Amino acid sequence: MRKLPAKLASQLYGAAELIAERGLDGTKIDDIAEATGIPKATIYYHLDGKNGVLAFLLGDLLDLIAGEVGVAVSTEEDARTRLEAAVAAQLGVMVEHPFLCRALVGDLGRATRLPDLAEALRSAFYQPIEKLLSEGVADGSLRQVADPGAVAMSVFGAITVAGLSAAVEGSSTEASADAARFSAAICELILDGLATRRTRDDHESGERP
Amino acid sequence: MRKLPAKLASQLYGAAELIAERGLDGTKIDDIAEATGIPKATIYYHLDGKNGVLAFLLGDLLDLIAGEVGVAVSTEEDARTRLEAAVAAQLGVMVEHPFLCRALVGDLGRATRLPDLAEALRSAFYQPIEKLLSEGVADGSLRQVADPGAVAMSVFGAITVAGLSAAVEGSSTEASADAARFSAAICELILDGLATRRTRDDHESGERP
Amino acid sequence: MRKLPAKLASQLYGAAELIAERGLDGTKIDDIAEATGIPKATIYYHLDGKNGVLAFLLGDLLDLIAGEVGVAVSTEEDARTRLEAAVAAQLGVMVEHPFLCRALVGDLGRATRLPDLAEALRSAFYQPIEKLLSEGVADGSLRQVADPGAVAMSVFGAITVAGLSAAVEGSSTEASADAARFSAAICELILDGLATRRTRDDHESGERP
Amino acid sequence: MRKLPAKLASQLYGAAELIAERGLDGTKIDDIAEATGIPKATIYYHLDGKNGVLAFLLGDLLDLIAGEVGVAVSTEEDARTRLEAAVAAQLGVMVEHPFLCRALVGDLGRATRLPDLAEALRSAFYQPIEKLLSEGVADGSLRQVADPGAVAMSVFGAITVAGLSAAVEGSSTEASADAARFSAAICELILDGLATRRTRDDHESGERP
DNA sequence: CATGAATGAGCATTCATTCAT
DNA sequence: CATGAATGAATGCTCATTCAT
Repeated sequence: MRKLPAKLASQLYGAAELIAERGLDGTKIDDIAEATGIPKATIYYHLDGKNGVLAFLLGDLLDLIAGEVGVAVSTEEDARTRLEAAVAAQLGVMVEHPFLCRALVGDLGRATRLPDLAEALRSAFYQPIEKLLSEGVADGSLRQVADPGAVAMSVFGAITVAGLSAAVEGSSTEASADAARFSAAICELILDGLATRRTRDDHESGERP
Repeated sequence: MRKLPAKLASQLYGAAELIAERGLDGTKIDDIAEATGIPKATIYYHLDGKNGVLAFLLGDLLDLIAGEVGVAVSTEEDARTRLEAAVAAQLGVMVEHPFLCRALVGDLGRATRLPDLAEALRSAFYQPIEKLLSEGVADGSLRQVADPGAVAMSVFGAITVAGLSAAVEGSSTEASADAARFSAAICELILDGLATRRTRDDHESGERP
Repeated sequence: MRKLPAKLASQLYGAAELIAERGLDGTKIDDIAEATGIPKATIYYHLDGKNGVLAFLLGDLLDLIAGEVGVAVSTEEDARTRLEAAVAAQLGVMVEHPFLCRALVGDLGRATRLPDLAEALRSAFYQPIEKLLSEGVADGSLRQVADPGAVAMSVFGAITVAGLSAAVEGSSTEASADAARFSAAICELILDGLATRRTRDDHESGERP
Repeated sequence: MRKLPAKLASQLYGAAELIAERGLDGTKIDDIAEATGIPKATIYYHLDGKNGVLAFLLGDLLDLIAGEVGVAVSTEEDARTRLEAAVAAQLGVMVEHPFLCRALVGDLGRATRLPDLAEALRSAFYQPIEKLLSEGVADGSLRQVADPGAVAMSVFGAITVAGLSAAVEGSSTEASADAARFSAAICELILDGLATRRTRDDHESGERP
């Protein structure tokens, strides 16, 4: 379980698609070995078994997301703007690594059972959002909501599922465009909502002019 | 693959928790047999192997959701109101069948690979939302958005992930209260958005000089 | 294990081809049920399991052979002539029931392990030949050989293998012609031998003048 | 399906008796593993399942026979003499490997269904004989017969069945003596025939008035 | 360090057979 | 009598993992 050589690491990504398609349980170590060109025993030498492969791949992805999102979140802007940036960042990474994302979600059940991963997952995806929501309330850029936890979870869901969908269907050539489009759609949803404005304020009276 | 007797069907639900906790791959047929009291060979006589068990359980759940949501969506109200009802309906079912839901999501990757299920999933979860969004635009109760498909996917994500979270954590004794709380939070999010109203209006004008 | 109705018996022959092709072990009771149209449980009601099916089919074949050969052997002719008749009789039955024959031989190993069958086999195929050989010596129509047992076994082999080959390849439309041709060939071989006559007499002295 | 190490190969022969006695279907992989001392999984690592074991064992036997017969057939003698040598060679191998032979014949049906084996069987057993018969006609040492194919098949049957019988019953201590005795008996049969000479000559003229 | 070879432990699936109706 | 339904018992095969070189 030492730090694996860069070359192997890069080869290992060849397994992501396999795992995305078949799930980790449906992917045999032999398959991974064949797909990556790394001899089975060598994988064992460097990584801790099959779970190790998943952990490596996902750990990497999570680091990436955590990093990008972390940057997006650490600016001086107000929370709302940073939330937009965070959404864009997360989607950007997901769209750029579609196989890893699908592997992550496909084996989310298992991932949840790997303790380290569960925590990393939480801190990469969920916590930044939760934090932004509360900061937004503080700096006045976001509304106070009745149940912040539930809302944060929903926002997380909106981003993740949309990102996943983009990852599954997205043409790899237009990754960044896809990400931008989805990002805009999500921000529109979670910031402005779907209700027609006046109607919402006074459901009976009428639209804005 | 005949229609299994009601008694067996009910026994089979005893396997949902198992699958939810360990995933389908982590659940041995023997475990299922033991947990349900149905002899292994009898499971095979009625269902098509392990996948068959999952397919049966989830098929059932999806039918349930499709039904409840279908009812919620078929009223005479405006689309926005029906959307609220649909959210509540979906969350209601999810919270009431936490194990099935977790099993569904935990093995979502695999479920996706079972063709029938993939379609049922789509039509139970995603399509009603998509339809409501466009009907809302038509009846003026919901805003027109730039990318309806992406938004529908996000809404779907918001509901599902929140529902799942509720299903995982929710105390089974307060199921309906949980569902109501989550339902309200999600509706608040997807209808009104998170942006502070004034702030949002000013947002373009006032910020970065 | 009662005497099964004629109708079932005749249906049961539909299984012979199956068994011939796949062997008894390779043939599932369900296959037999499907091929014959007899419900699985009904087979069990009338016959004693899978072995029972084989026993029934082969028992029948063996009776047939024993009968035909018995008739051929019981004439007033000299032993040599009766041997020819026996060969023809055995081949005739084999060629007329190719599937049963192949089933018999294909599962000869197993058949040998069914005690009754082994004896029936021996008395249908081998013993008549052995008897004829010794009678031939007595009535002067056949030569005395050094090792009668070994010779009888060889004759049995010659007939059986040739018959089997005929059964496998033979066009079902020309069954009797095939049988006659093979019968003639075998008789030519076992009666006259292959050696050129003169040459044999004086193998040392020189080839044909 | 790699080339298995000599040690394993030799151990594997320990399975021949098992298979001879019970048939391949009646022999569990575990039995083979226990009898040979080779772990089950190791058998699978080197061979292609149960059929692979049979194929290996029989392939070996057939090579052996093909080799010995090949040598016997390749001398400068006339065809009749070489036929005698071939018979002796084939019987010699069969008697020396009684278990393999019984396994071969017991699972002949199955063997026939393994394509490679079927061909090897044909070329080891049948073809040399067929060839000798035609060469014998050419060099004058064997008679021309009406149906050479049928005769070759019968000769093949005579040798094989007798050999099998010898293999089954033969005391392993007198293997070569047995082989010689059977060999002589078979040659006597197939070369000189069973008909009494004079009688045969008279047969046409004198019999049934 | 890297890896080909070997294997222990596991398990889904099959199928002959039984039995209640 | 006949049979659809149910199941106990058996087993072939897989695969993650180890280890000697």
